[in-house]
Amino acid sequence: MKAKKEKIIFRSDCPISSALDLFGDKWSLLIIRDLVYFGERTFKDFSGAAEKISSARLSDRLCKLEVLELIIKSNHPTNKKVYLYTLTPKGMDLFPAIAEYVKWSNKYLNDHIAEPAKEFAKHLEKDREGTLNQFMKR
Amino acid sequence: MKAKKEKIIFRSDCPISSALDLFGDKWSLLIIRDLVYFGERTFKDFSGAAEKISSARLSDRLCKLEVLELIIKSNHPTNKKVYLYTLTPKGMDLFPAIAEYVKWSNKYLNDHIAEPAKEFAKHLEKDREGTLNQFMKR
DNA sequence: TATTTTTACTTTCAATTCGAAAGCAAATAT
DNA sequence: ATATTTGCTTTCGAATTGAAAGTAAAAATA
Repeated sequence: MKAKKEKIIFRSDCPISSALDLFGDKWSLLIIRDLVYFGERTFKDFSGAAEKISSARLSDRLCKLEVLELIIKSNHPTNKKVYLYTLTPKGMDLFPAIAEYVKWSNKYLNDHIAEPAKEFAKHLEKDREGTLNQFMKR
Repeated sequence: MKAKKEKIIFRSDCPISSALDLFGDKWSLLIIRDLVYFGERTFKDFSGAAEKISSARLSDRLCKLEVLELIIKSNHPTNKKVYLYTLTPKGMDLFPAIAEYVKWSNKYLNDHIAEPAKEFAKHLEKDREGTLNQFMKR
């Protein structure tokens, strides 16, 4: 509830700094990542990710991303206390940027990266357009 | 000097979270941005950017980026107290990710973005490969 | 040559942000 | 009817940040 009240202050009219002002923290893109990969997630699902975000931080980031209209929060069809988070097209459009991070890390952090991610990076290198479209169209 | 001692802790073996662990703050990519655009910069040059980074933060980030081998610090050819910062290929390879931020912001933050950046975004939309190569080859 | 200015930082410190842990209310499962 | 699960919120000490002032050495100026 606290996150909703804040307003974002842009440091300049640069598109890069402005993007960073919106989601240039250590967690936002990881939430987007999970949603790109899994389609929809619950609070508990996000909490279960390997990076171990704290519940306070997760709650805060979900609020912010919802206010930014990068994600949508909706009710679970049968369980009243579970919420489902999904991406908006605006949120999904961050995927190309995320994919570039994958490519960069695969090239320079290769021995530290999980095997499935390396596979994904290979697909991206071979056919960027096709690989992106495969996810984007969902 | 302080930044050099720290070692980076990766939260997971995910390429995206790992990239964010390295340069997922509000300033690092802006330093890279300036270097992509201008080729080389001095401490004072960076300080002059619109986002007004504090000197303590700038000093810290330059150290970190140098340790990560994303940038190189070298002497000015004639002025002994000025240093020149330039990109390594590893640093330059972050440009595609930055370019995706430009595209995203141009699409969703358009009325807030500076005119020259909009032009650049148009070029990227029309011919991504060519536009990237134009900068990368320098 | 002496003095002033410039540059690249470092230091200090108050404020913001953070993570870890505990707490909580409502819904669900038992 | 009771226990558990879920999605948060609260608390609090620690880490990070920005703003401002300070510094030392080199360079420009007088």
